[in-house]
Amino acid sequence: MSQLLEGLNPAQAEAVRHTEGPLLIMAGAGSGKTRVLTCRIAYLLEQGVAPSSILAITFTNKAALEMKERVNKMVGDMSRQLWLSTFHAFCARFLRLEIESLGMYNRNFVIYDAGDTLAMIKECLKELNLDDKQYIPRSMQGLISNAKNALQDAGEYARNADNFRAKQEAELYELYQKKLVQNNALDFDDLLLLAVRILETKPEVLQRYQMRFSHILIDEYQDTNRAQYLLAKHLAAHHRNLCVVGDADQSIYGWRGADIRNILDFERDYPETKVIKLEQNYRSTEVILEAANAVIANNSNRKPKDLWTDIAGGEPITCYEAVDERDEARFVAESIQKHRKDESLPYGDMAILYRTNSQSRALEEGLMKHAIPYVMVGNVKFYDRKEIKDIIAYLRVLYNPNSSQDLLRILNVPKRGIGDTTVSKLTDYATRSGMTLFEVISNPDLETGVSPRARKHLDELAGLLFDLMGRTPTVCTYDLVKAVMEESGYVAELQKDEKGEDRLENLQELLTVARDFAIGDMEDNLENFLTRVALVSDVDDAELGDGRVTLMTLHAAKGLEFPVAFLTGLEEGIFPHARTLMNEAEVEEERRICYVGITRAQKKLYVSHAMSRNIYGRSTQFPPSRFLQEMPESGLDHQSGRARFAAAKAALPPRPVVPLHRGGSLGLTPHTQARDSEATHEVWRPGEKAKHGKWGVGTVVSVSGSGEDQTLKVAFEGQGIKTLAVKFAPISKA
DNA sequence: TCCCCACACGTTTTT
DNA sequence: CGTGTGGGGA
Repeated sequence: MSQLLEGLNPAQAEAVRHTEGPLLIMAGAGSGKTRVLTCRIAYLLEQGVAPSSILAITFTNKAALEMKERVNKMVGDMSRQLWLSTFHAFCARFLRLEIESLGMYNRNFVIYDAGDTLAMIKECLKELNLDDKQYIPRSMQGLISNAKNALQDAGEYARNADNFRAKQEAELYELYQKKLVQNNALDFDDLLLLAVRILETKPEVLQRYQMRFSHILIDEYQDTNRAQYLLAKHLAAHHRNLCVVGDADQSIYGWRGADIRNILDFERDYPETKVIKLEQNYRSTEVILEAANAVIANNSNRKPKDLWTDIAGGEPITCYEAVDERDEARFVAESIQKHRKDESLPYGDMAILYRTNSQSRALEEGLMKHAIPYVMVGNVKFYDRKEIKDIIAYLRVLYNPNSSQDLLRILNVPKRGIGDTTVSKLTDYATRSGMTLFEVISNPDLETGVSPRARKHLDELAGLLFDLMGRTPTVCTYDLVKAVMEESGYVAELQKDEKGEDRLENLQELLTVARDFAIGDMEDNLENFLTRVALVSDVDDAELGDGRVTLMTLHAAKGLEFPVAFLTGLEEGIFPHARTLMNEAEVEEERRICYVGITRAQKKLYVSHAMSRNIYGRSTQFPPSRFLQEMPESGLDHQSGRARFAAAKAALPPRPVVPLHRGGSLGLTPHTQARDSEATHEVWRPGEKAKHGKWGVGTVVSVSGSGEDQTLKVAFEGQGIKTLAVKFAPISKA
């Protein structure tokens, strides 16, 4: 009898032992899912399955890494031969080996991220003379992404286009795709789409992989889209040992093409499926679980499931009615301090969750006022920073000179006298001749019409690139990245600029990433580095906990747990979000997001709503969220900020409430007020010190406007001059 | 090439 | 209110 099964509950043990045939594990929040998956992999290995025959897919790199580590602890180095990665990383690996069978790409393709492809879409719109007001680039990006996730190529999109607009969109899609191919580049969706296409059109490839992977595991199955669904289906078709794990109640990425039916209909796809439900929750108290169960029970399109726990009772859920978002933030901050003082709870054990990023501002200010250390996850992305993208662009050109998109980006970065005129001459020539941009710039004899001066600069650039390319196969990634930064003149340019400090630091950080990469289990070469950089987000290596309170959106919180969690902004129009209120299916997804939020809390949950909230500079009233009403009253402890507000208000002279003419565009017509609750404005003079909630103390440089509309220009040390409206900005005299 | 202003817009985003 | 963008001017 395997030791692996010790300590597992009967359902978990069964899920581990059931190794043959399709298996659906319906794993509720906190039911020990990761443990089951890792034990299952270890068990398979123990049963003699070769590690290279096991394919395990997760949705995040973080989950993949965690699972790798845990399996490694159980079985040792054998784990290194497992195919354990995200869908996208698996596809990238697969495509490096198999993409040339399509005859359209070579194996050294590069992967473009959302920013890269958005830029490309804008170019396409220009070339097609399409108005970017009517064909909004972001929407077009979403449209193409959705089409790809549904496995629709440009041709099929065109065939389905039955109106003018759809035909224009089809043309855009076609041009966009053409450009990707020319650049020998794939977008995220292509990784999945092309992998599926190869499996569907190359029987010999399909057979090889079908035979190879005898056991396939897929985590977070509720979030798979059509392409991912097909990928799993094709790969598993021979052995049929497909084990999927998921929780339909935690499906919150419907808007990204995730199809909840993939999990709901699994038994129909595989009639011999064994279904195992993991319903015992090891994370939260009974009070918290009852609230979660009660809320999710309001969704009609779901299979009934009830999480239970043997952690009876627990702290009641505190429901706070805040006056406004600042009051809410103050309440959260004070509660955090209380936990810290009374129970010596570390800051890292507490998290503040919200529906939309814009809510974070007030919360941050509240934390700062109380000197509470915090981390915000997923706001500014490391790999989205200009300087990082620039260096990556260099690296991608070295790896794949066909990537004109990248070459274009670095042509004059750092500035080297290659202006717009030169660039358009070069691209025109490339288009006319059918040559790649790289071929054009690296061939001085072509009649491109660029000035001799520019030509000289181009020769230097081409020389640099050839030189670096020559070294690429022999140097380690760290040295290559460093060489790019320095020899391109990039670092020198930043050093000249006194505002270049932060950027230089970020480049240093990129070097650290390159150095750490060499230590990892992938071979240290440019190909692997670029693939990794393209597919890894910085949420993955964000140090959570670590003595700081965590602030994040509910989406980012999925899969995490905290002893104490604050669920903020529970208002109709915020959460559920106003944009979903017209559509019952979308409200159900909001409810699942709420379910995810509630189940993050282990010991104590706070929920809060604000009676009034400043949105887009206007005070707006939203009623409490329906989700609050759906929580059982018996588990709630109500508190309110009204009393405090009334006391503050009594000190001020009364004034009438003046409704605005302009109605709400937010779906439920919130009532807006013209006046802020604090109408007494201080008189500011240049030279005075001002204290700001976010930027600290600064000096007033200039004052303009009068009364309510007075604005200040304030210089904050190290942060530049900010323009602030006295009426709204969180400032006071210091 | 940069800077300033007017104007529009404003969910979530594992890869 | 904030941010991003595009036009116009220096």
